Amino acid sequence: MASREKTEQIRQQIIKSTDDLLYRKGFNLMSFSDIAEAANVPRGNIYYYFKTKDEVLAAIIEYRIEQMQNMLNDWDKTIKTPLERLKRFAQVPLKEMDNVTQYGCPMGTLNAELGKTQYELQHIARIQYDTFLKWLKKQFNELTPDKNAGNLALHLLVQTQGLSVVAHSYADKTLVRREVKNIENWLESLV
Amino acid sequence: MASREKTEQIRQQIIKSTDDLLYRKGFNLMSFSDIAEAANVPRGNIYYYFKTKDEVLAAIIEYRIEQMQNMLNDWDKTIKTPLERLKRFAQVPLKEMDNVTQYGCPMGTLNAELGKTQYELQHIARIQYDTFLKWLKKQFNELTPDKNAGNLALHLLVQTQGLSVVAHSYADKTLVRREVKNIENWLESLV
DNA sequence: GTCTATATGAAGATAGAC
DNA sequence: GTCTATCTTCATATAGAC
Repeated sequence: MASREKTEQIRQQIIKSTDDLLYRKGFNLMSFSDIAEAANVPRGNIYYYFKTKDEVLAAIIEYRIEQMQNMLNDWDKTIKTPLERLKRFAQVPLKEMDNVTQYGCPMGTLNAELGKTQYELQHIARIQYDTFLKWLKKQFNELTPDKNAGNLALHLLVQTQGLSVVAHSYADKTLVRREVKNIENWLESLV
Repeated sequence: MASREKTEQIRQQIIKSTDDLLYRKGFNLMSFSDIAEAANVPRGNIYYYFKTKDEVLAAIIEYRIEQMQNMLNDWDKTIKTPLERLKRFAQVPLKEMDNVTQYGCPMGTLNAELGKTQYELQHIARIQYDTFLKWLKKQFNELTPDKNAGNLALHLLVQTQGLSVVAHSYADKTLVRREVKNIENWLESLV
């Protein structure tokens, strides 16, 4: 039982360090050697914890969604109005500016990569979007009950994804600031 | 001389068929075997026309930009007002809906893929954006000379890239229609 | 110029010693 | 459970016959 705990602990360690690796290299360029090195675990050992690379991805997505849920719960608790909560979401690219300009959006780049030929994996990666969209929809419903909250949520996602792609392509931090400000103005205009 | 022409002809044939392949598979999953098969040229022969995969990419980008320039010149000639020209640009994802929902935006997905670790290649791929942005800026300058045309051009690019990413992730054609309409409304509101 | 055969390396994955 | 050695496959790339 103690050993099962240890197994789970190492598994979590692999997931955590590989999460960042996946973000920085993308799925197809991320090798098992990379994973082993990042997690500081002997190469062959990874296969004891994950049978395939696909399983590693699934575990990372699960981990990411858990983190996201914690963050969203925290926002629900600490941020009082739906408008401020939506603004907080829009500010993610701003707070993650260095990463976004260097590696793009972790969700968007992964979905774009997997969406071309690796459909099953993309469907797993997409759950990250689902999680945000569900929460955004709830916020928009509170903000403007008469408008279509689902479409507003998607539109907000479109904006953040678009700015991430272009900011990443040009490593342009000014663009992030300008576009986030623009989103905030749009959100305020809805009330 | 006739043989040099023939060489150039086959080279063009490889570029043209590989252009589509690059779009559908992405750069890193596109192999020389794929290229040879798509171009209907024996596998080893590709190396006679292109020394490396990077060279193939550079040639495809050059080809794409040539095509883009022709298209933009055509729009300049046949579409009379800057507003209509800008709308025409915004409608590209609409006219390419099947492709966009299945493979994403050809420019955006390539930049996102290469931007993580393949900087030099991404700088080449980015020229596609540059070409559009230059043209868009000109149109915005005509449309609203008092506003910052460069920022408006980038904002329009952000919108189209964002809708492409999300539409691709969800294979959602309704989203394309709705977001393109939204962009058109925004463009009209500028005048 | 055209094509086949092959070199070389790295990937994902497995077998089996400890 | 841990780790090494290795299998297999497929990638880029090249050598050299025709």
